[in-house]
Amino acid sequence: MSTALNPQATLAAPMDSERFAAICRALSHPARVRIVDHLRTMQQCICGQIVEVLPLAQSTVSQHLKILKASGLVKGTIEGPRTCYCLDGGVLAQFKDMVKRL
Amino acid sequence: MSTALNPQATLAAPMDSERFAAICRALSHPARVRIVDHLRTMQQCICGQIVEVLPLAQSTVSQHLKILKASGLVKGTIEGPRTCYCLDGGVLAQFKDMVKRL
DNA sequence: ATCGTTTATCGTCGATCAACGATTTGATCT
DNA sequence: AGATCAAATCGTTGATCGACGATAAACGAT
Repeated sequence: MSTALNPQATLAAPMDSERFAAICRALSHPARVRIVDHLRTMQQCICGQIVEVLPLAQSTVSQHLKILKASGLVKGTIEGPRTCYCLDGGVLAQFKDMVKRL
Repeated sequence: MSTALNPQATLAAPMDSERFAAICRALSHPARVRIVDHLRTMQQCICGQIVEVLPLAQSTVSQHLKILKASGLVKGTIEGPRTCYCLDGGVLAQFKDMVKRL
């Protein structure tokens, strides 16, 4: 089997259903989708800005951010008293790639 | 609207986070991802064939199929005593499109 | 009409989720 | 040190999920 000749069937690692499902799970809540969307258009932002935009308590938003961070889609860097969140382009690209294969 | 000229920015409907999340939710379980994957490679198949492939009880697989059907990703047509399942290309395409925009 | 096959539904149970208010942690600024 | 602000964590509550066995429903075949 010439693996090189049939990119379609080969490299394409038999999609890790666990990982894919985990990312989908992170995106399985409207609030989290909106957060990702917001992060995409804003480039980056802090928790408080998201709280302003969503009809949810600060603690709830923080929870959602934690879930997104755990999935790898979002990463947060501490900046003084606040945390700056942004999308992880690499993980997002991975996800898009997996979806393409669906 | 020159949607063709600027696909990047397309106001293209401010992605319905509810709908997108709903589809992600359907894909948020490894078993369901595997079912979709199986359906993709098999083109179509019946519940029993999926049960053979997954380490789950028939009732559980049926439940997962019901969830996938509810999301629109999968459609099932009754064929005598059995039901033939297959992916809904349209919904799948919609989903891929939404992901592209992420 | 009864049997066998295939799928859907029911009922249950433990586990996880979503949301909130309250509290704690961490860092900056007086 | 003390005050202040942002963010994370805790603890609780009701709701939903995931899995299963058991049962029902639908259909074709004998």
